[in-house]
Amino acid sequence: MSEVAEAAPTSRREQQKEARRLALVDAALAVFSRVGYAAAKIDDVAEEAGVSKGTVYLYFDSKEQLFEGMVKSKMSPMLNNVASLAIDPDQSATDRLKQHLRFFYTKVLDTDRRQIMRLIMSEGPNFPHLAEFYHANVLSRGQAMINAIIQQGIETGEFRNMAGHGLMHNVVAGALVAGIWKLVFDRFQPIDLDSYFDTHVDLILNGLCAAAPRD
Amino acid sequence: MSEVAEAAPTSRREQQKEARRLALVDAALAVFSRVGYAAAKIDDVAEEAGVSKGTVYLYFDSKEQLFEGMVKSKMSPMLNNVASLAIDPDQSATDRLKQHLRFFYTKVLDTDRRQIMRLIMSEGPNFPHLAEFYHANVLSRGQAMINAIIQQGIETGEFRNMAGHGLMHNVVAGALVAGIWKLVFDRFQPIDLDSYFDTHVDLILNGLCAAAPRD
DNA sequence: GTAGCATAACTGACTGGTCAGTCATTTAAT
DNA sequence: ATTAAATGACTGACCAGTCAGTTATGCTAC
Repeated sequence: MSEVAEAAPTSRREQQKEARRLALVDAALAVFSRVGYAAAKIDDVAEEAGVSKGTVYLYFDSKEQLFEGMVKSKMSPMLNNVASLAIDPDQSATDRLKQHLRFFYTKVLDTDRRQIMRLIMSEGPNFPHLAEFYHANVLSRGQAMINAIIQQGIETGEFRNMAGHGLMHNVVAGALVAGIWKLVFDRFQPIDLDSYFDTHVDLILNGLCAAAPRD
Repeated sequence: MSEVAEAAPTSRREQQKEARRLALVDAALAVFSRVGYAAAKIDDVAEEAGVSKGTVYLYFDSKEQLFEGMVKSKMSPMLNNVASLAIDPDQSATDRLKQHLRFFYTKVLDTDRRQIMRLIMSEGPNFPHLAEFYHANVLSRGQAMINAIIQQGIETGEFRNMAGHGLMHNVVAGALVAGIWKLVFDRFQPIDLDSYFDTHVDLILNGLCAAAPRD
């Protein structure tokens, strides 16, 4: 009845279980990315992970929980990385913004994680749980960081004071579009992320910057 | 043997056929938008259009062709509208850019058509035909127009000469993100398209404009 | 008009294949 | 020897696509 045993918290068995869980998560990402949630077959996930279908159900209760569990597993390392960016408070807002955007390009857009981004966009409306979770844990944090940088820039005089709605969205929009483009249209018209990044930063920083006499 | 008859090109019958085809296309958009391609049931499309399942197959050979036909049908009025924008060549590049972006916000983002945009992003990788068609017929035209405006702006001295890769994508990115946001996260954090549009235009025009002394 | 006929449009029960989820049995670890 | 992990054949629900049968439309002759 009582949960006495398990003196060793990381026995060989538990290590293997964890490894298998990760393998399943990787396989799930691969399969769901390839064909989307509805068309993905549990058998395919199992095969990709090198196990049988029954095993999948030892680790996840249902297809839906496999999907949600996969997204959450794949998100958590990103969250830790993001947190590590908040150091070094005495650099300019300009540099901090550049740094954050570069982080996003290299750690999300140029990785498997951009698939997560697309899956959230594709399947989000059918998985309100997940969309909400993603919004609460990823987007709102990212927004807070970008908004803080913009605020800092306004206070230091680097940026002009744009009170408007949706500024933060517009600042990062170029990056999201790059990610989507890579996944959907790159085969017809490829883009180079590095130089795209330069354009993005140039355009946005110039757009934000104070003392730009227009007209 | 010969195809002599059909003197009246728009008989009552043909009109009704066309009306039914449109009803099916509307129903298909509604159902595919709601649940995505794979999870959509032909029976649901039929019910939404007020016909039986068999009838759907009198108008479209397969689910896939229904989907592609729907996307193409829904795109064509937009293409005509876009073409109508190319008039009035002696306004400033700034005004033309504003006008084009406003067009996109009001005629695409704030309409059913944004669903098409999302479906292309979600299902595009599984329908290479469709993604290519969309790229060739919608995106490349849109790009050409925006690029022409930017070029004009550079020549007139309104905009600085940003040679970088992906400038056009970055200019319109804010609008795409607004559309995606509305469809996926608006319920958790709503955005107001009008003031979002103002911010977008302000940021981008300032970013493009010449004589902005940064650093 | 309208009766009769030909053809087009539509219907929905049915089929065959697919796949999420189960569980009795087998295999591996301790 | 005992317990945990893994298997894969099986089931039941679901659904794209079919087709024999039904209904509506238009046409011709009267």
